[in-house]
Amino acid sequence: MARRNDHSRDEIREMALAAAEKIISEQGAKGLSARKVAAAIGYTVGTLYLVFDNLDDLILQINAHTLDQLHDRMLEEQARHKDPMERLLQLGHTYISFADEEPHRWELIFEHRLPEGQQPPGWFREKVARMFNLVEASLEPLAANHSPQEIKQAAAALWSGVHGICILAISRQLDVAGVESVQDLTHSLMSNYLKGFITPG
Amino acid sequence: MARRNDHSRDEIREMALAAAEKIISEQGAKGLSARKVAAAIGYTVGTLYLVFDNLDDLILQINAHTLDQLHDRMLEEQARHKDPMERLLQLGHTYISFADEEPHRWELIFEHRLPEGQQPPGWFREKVARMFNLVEASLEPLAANHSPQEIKQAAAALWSGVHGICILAISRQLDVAGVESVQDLTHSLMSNYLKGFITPG
DNA sequence: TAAACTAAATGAACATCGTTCATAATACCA
DNA sequence: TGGTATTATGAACGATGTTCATTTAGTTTA
Repeated sequence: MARRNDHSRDEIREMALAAAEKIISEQGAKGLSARKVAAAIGYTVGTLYLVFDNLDDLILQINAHTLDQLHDRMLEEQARHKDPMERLLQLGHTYISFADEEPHRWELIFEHRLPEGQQPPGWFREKVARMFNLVEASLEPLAANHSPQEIKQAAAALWSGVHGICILAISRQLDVAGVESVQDLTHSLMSNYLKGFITPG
Repeated sequence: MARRNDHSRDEIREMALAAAEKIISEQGAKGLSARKVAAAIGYTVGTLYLVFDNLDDLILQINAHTLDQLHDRMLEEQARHKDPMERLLQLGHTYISFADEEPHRWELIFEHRLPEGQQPPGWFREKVARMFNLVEASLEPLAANHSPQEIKQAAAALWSGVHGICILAISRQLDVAGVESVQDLTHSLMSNYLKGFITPG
């Protein structure tokens, strides 16, 4: 069987991405294989390589999609709050919630390593930057007395902090620290940092 | 060739761990394979399985060794400072420095995932807990007005934060945030959080 | 010393992996 | 209807983790 013309290249691409995301969600990165994805969409391995450069490329595109979803969700939640401080805290909670709901897909974004020396493409880095800018923009109205440079650093610190909580929570390493509520911990991190950052002196 | 008696089981174990650590340091987790380790110590694959349950077991023992080294280094640096605040900040910087010097081995500790449902053994979790306790103990003299529970949470927040900076720095994702000095960022995170945490009201 | 026993190390075997590409099969066009 | 262009295949390659019957050599016994 060849030359079926059942689906366009783009359709196959979408089907493969959807199937791969399902596998990742359910079994994690280790469960993914080219043959499994191919079987799930009713094609063979070779076909996948007509649509993706290789598995790294496939994973990069899954990650792009996940980043888009996370960003959309953050925007939605942002619209729900007017108070600047609440908006910022909400960003952290949304980040945590998303990671909690989709641990495998969220992990894949930061776990996946390209071959030695290879960098993620520009469009991918922009998606990460776009998310970071959301934090920066939310922080601005709270830190009128700080320089743009200081605000950038504070935003980076906040993002890093929340990110670290996510990682340790997912790998269940916060258990040993006696943490019972990840959301409480996130709130503590952000509010105390902001208190210290905003308070003069 | 069989029954050489060149080395004891323990010697083979140590040789294999050393060889595996070298591979990890140089090529990262992806570069590791049972056959490579075996070849490096002059034995064959089968022999490795007389000494380790499987590759997960090997990696777990590498991680244990890395955690020991990190803990030792933290203790050393702790002894260098008397001022409580300086001691705490030093812990963060040591954590970052170690991750910077041994990125692949440091990453492996938190990247490595056991098969679905399987937990790391107790002795491993204790090594993580021991490191966390160092943070908690250093924080205590600075937070006399807080409950033990609050101190525990603050220690978890600080550790998570520094950990997040490490991860994002290693995966070069802080570049998009315009961070030029990781150590400065760490200092900002810790000192501002502590300021907010300690300051009454 | 020779034979028997025991422990150590091997390496072929199996299933799976990512990736490639000559080949086959179909759709399209003249 | 015949020829051409495109699409999908699946066998093949080298590498992976893991197992285990077999071989080898040290140790003990007769």
